Amino acid sequence: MKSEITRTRIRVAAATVIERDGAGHLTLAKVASEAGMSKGGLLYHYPSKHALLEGLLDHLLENRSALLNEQGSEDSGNLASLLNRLIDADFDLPEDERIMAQGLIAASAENAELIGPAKHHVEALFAKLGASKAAAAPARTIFLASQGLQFLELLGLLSLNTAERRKIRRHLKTMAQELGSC
Amino acid sequence: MKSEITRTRIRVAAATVIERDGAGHLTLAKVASEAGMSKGGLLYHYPSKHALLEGLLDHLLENRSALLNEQGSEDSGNLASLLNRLIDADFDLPEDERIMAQGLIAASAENAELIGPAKHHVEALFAKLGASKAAAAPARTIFLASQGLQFLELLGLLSLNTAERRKIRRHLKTMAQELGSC
DNA sequence: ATTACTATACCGTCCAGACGGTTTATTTAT
DNA sequence: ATAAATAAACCGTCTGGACGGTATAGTAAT
Repeated sequence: MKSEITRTRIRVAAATVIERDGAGHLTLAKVASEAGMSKGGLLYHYPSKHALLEGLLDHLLENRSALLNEQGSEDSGNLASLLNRLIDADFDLPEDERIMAQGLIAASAENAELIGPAKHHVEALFAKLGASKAAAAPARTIFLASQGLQFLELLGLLSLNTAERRKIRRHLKTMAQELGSC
Repeated sequence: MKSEITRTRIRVAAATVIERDGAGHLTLAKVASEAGMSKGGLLYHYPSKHALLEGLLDHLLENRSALLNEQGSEDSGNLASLLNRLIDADFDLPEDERIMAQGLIAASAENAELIGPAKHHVEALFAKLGASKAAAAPARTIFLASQGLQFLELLGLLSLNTAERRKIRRHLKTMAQELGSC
């Protein structure tokens, strides 16, 4: 029953290696060492590198899907509330998960088909945001901006201080609110 | 003087390999073969893999910077026109360059310091968009949305048909215009 | 004579995965 | 309660292959 704890440790270790050394330098030996474990032990839990990356992405997607489907039951069909949850999900990502998002890059570098599930998730989301014809473009824009910031930060192309970050977050939330009221 | 033509051929070949096999499977042998050239010939032009990636990014950045600094001389200080050019640069990227943008992923996977120049470019741009305090957040949002779409497409997380793509582009341009008039 | 290559062979390193063992719970039998 | 059996968790080593980079010798055009 200790397995899931250990697997989490392994995923965090993998993310740490990716962040430190780059997605192209992710090796099982490094992950094992970072997790304080032998390579054999690592392979016991994730029988291949492919499986490890799959595990990383599954975990990421699970968390995100959970955040989206958690409905306060009242306003769950509401577009504004969906956008709100999306923005929060992006901006409030805990440090561990944020680092782990680098797994996306690693997965994309390693094997394009690994991101299939994530693609499905994104496209479903995008479709949902386009459901209301009038609000489609602005809703999608808000989503894209939020994602854009995450990607720029992820790739190390932009680093903002908390104040600037908050300003953008506020603005996105305001836009979402205004959308709901029209 | 044939060198630059050949180097372009090599860069396109590298981008093709990245798109086909993933950034993590970019090897010098594959690039040479894709470019219809021997490995020795490739290394004659780019003496290392690092240099090749550097060349890819340099080329990308060069094009982007050119697009941004081309001022119609009249309205070049204008925020709306800057955003317009940014959006056009993102959406009108020719197929070659679009594929080549995958080099960003490869570079990030290979060596984080490779993206230093790109980071500088993005941050300078971001600062410029924040110059006018009142319009900072909306201007940055437009930029982020445009970038967000490019990244989602780049990673294969989203594929839009031209109509949907155009709708978003229109909306971003409208937002930029409205910004200019207030 | 220099530039721009081709072709081939080679070296050192790195790495994924396989394998065989060992220790640590957990369960079952007595 | 205790011993035996079993399964889960983990260790360390080995191997085969891939890859980056170097070296060498030669060709062709300018």
